[in-house]
Amino acid sequence: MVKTLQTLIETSRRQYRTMTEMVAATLREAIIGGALGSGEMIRQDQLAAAFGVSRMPVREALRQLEAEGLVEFLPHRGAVVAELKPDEILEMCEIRSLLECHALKKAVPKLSEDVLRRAECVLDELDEENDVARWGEMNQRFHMTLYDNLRGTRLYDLVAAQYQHLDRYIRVTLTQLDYAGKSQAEHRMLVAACRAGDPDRAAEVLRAHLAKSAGAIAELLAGQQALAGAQR
Amino acid sequence: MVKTLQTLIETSRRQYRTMTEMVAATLREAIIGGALGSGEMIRQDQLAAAFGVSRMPVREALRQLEAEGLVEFLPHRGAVVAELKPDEILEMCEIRSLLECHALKKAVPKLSEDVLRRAECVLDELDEENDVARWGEMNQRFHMTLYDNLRGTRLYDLVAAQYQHLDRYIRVTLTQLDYAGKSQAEHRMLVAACRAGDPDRAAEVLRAHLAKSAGAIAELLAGQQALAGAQR
DNA sequence: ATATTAAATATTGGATCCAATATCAAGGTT
DNA sequence: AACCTTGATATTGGATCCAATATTTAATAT
Repeated sequence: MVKTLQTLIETSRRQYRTMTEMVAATLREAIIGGALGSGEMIRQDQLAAAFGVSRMPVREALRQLEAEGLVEFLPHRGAVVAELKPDEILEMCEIRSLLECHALKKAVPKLSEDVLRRAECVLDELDEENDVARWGEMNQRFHMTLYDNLRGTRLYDLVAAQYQHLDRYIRVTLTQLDYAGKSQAEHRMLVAACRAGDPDRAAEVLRAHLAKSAGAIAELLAGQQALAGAQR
Repeated sequence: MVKTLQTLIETSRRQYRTMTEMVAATLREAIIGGALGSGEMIRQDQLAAAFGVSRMPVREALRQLEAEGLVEFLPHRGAVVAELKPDEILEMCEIRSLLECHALKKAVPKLSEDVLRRAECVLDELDEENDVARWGEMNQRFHMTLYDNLRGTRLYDLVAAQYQHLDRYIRVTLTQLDYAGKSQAEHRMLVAACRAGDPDRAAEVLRAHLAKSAGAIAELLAGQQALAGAQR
């Protein structure tokens, strides 16, 4: 059947309709996933060679990531992966809490049993997951599942954006902190609160959960800073 | 003195260190200011000619604006100024309220008399201002002045970003609605509440103010939609 | 006459090329 | 010996050129 090949090409084309899109998506993943570390210099032609394209799609992609706050341009010097100061990380936790609690309050009344079960499914997978890199991704998927009703809204996108920015730090945190186990209990509680159907109570559980998570991150950052100070 | 020329060059260079930056800033202003209307097609070479540069800086700038959500790329067809649906506008009002109330609560305890006076100064200017286009800009400046302490934080940037997105719609609203006069009274109340130093009360005043503003916008949008429906 | 297909045109996406600038190094001068 | 200046090198910013694709128009067939 000719259609299969055609379909395959179409789908792979639709995935990334243009090189710029492809490069942007890949770089975004690379930065969030930690393949490109904070403050790391980005050499355009090097990346272009790696992707097998010219520097142009790379440049356009980098401009997008700049607007997203993931990279920073130093004119005539190059682009670097944006560095977040500890203060900013904690601030983002705060913003995240604000946005997500609001999102949850809006989502809870519309939550279907189907979505709740899907969220629990993710939690079950999380229980089995040992790879730290994947844990962050699935943690995000769990939380975003609860906001599934809001898909397509600005709020949903904003929450997702905050997640992406925080994720690479959360990931690092998780490698050092044994936070995964503890947070699972809170996740279960969160689902229970959602199922109960009380938006305010659910939001409160979420707030507590995120506060605890932020506290863990703060603790880790303080430790890192003390370490950095000692090295000087 | 050679320094003066040097300084002049430096400053004009620092303003826009690169063509891309210049084009991006100008286009951003153009879209927010309404010079480029919603849904309007953007022709790259046409813009390039207008700026007196090649298409390249334009392309890079457009990519940035795409990431900022101000324009949308249709592959191989071109870029259009992003269109906001009425739902999205109202949603952004909601998000704006959420973020700004939070910001205000954080800012109030740190508010100095100096900042308050500066805010009142802006209000005085607003009283005199009759040009609708400038009114939106100054309205923004008034509100942002109250968050001046937060300058440099993610929250501040986020609030500012929401403002920009909403501004072009607010501007349109103001031309039809006689909202300016009424909102000034609320602005004065807001400053008073801030001076009183009670974060929660100030936030409540702000919430009411923004809710009223959102209501006015909603009303206008409903009218427009009814009109559009009648034309069909 | 209308619909479908094919070709022409216009516009974007991507590659290559050139210019501007920043960094680094070396040499000279104080 | 240290600092400043000048030049060499590498890398980005910008321009031009070519290819890919979408739209539109015209022509042909039903």
